[in-house]
Amino acid sequence: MDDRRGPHLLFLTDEQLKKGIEAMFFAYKGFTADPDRILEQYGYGRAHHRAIHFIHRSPGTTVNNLLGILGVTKQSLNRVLRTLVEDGLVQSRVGTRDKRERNLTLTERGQALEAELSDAQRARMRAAYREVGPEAVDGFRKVLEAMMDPDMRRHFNALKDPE
Amino acid sequence: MDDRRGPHLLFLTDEQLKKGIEAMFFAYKGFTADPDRILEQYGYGRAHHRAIHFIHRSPGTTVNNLLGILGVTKQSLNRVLRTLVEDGLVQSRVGTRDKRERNLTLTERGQALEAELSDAQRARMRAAYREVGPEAVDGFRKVLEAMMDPDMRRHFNALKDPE
DNA sequence: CTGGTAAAGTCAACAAGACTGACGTAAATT
DNA sequence: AATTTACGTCAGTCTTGTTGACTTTACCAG
Repeated sequence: MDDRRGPHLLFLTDEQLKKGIEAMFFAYKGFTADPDRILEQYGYGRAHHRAIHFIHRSPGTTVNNLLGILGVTKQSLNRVLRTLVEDGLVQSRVGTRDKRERNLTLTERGQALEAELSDAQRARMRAAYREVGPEAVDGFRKVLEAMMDPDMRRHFNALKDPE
Repeated sequence: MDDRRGPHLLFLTDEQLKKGIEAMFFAYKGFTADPDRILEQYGYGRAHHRAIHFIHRSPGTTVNNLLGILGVTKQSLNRVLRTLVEDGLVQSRVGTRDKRERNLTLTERGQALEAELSDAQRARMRAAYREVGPEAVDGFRKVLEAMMDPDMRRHFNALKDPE
């Protein structure tokens, strides 16, 4: 890591930015690898995982909210949601305040699958975190948040914080 | 699996791991957003971007090597590669050492598109890096690398390092 | 030099998961 | 009462991944 332009810009060379881009690509593959293997056994895909994850994180959420978080069309989400409801992993109840809305929650079976997927994914994260230490983890989270689009960051921050 | 086991493991609570998972999801959306917009104008997709990126990074690389990096089937890669060659963005020449191999390089037009995509993606990375500072960036890279599958880390490390 | 292996390309069929556009229903809002 | 919103659905398309089978060409080892 030598630098000819002064210590402040050390980390901003194009080459280093490209390595960051590649790291993101390879890491995301690893990030999804474990859940993907589990999902395959149930005949589900990543789209199901995402729905399950965010319903778990925001129990009682509406379809519209989920659409905003996931950034897909309602037709796309509906296909996934329908199979999850049919298979008894997600419950869709008419909204209490607003009867046009549907409040989505995981059933027991849904929670079981969520736990299985989450355990696997967290295990990899935990291992990575252990390997690199807490300061690295802090930096990791900071960069990721800075990379988000503003409206995605809004959704991210709206999710329940640790503690 | 809740962690109240002392200050060293504070960063390993399930809730914090989940926030990390979500950060990864939202950040990856941002990460691909800018290139996706550009690619759309050319009638290409993310698969084309990946091929272009890694051919640029390893000029003269073989199809097999690219298959290893991308982790897809040759039929899947071939479809993408074929259109790129037909469109005159990629050149495929018979290998010199081994004539069974094809050495892939970007044409001038290919390099132009690569630059356009890379500029956009680097701009976002650079902005994020600026925002959070060099120590955070270092942590970011460390965590990403620790999250990769071993064989992907092998490919990652085989890529030319920034000085 | 011959038989086996390897690299690449191709055809065909299929599936997940995204998209658009159009339409319907029920409930809330104006 | 009219309009908008939330949700659901039908139908069709596209990208990108998959399997499986087959060919051509080239390298390599016996």
